[in-house]
Amino acid sequence: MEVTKAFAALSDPTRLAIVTRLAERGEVDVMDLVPDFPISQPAISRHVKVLEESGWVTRRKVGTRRPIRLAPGRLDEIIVWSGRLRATLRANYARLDDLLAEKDIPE
Amino acid sequence: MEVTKAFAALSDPTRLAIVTRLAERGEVDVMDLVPDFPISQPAISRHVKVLEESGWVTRRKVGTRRPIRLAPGRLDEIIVWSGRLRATLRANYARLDDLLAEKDIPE
DNA sequence: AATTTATATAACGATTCGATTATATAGTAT
DNA sequence: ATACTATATAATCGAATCGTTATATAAATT
Repeated sequence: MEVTKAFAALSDPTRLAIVTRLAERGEVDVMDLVPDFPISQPAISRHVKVLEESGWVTRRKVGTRRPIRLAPGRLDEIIVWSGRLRATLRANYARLDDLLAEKDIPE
Repeated sequence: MEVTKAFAALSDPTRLAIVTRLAERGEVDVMDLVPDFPISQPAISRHVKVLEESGWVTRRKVGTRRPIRLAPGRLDEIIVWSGRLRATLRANYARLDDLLAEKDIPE
């Protein structure tokens, strides 16, 4: 399954924060992120690489800087996935209620 | 950040599949899952525990069986999070386009 | 050419993860 | 009481993750 990789990339607070910041600011250099996190520059670079490899982020080259921005495909994927799951859940909700009414026993 | 835990729980293909199946079937016993995955019963039990601890799943007690079902809160959380992120992204999209038009240099 | 700046990579260690097998527990049925 | 069924827990192990410091690279500046 492919969406698991999108989720795995967001399972780290630093990476989630980077994604959030990119949505807010559009584009940032990797070094701009460093002072805002309590970890080293190589650690930030590694997180950015994970985000890039998982399809969350694209990188450009501008002189010696490497500005990154969100690639929207992953977000769309999650929105579609979660929307479908909720639709499925709702479609089966009445049936589930029947089951529970019939045999629910509290722990 | 709290949503990272919801994502972490779905970063494993087995757990994602369990969540999907729960949306489809409403409620299943832990042992019903076992034959459908190429891993052992204890491994399934562990995954279910992770899903429970991360708030994706609730468990009942019916005799010796432990039927589980989705707790919808986590899904709602992801839908809200992703919707907000997309809104933020769109709000900043025009500004991002300006930036790129001005200084975009392909790698 | 030498230095500085921005970033990436390498080597390492601690921790976490996901799997296994073996065993425990708690209901149910005999 | 005994045995069977459904599930959980424990011990262990190898792989992956996340951090660090040290070093490499590549473009910009002097």
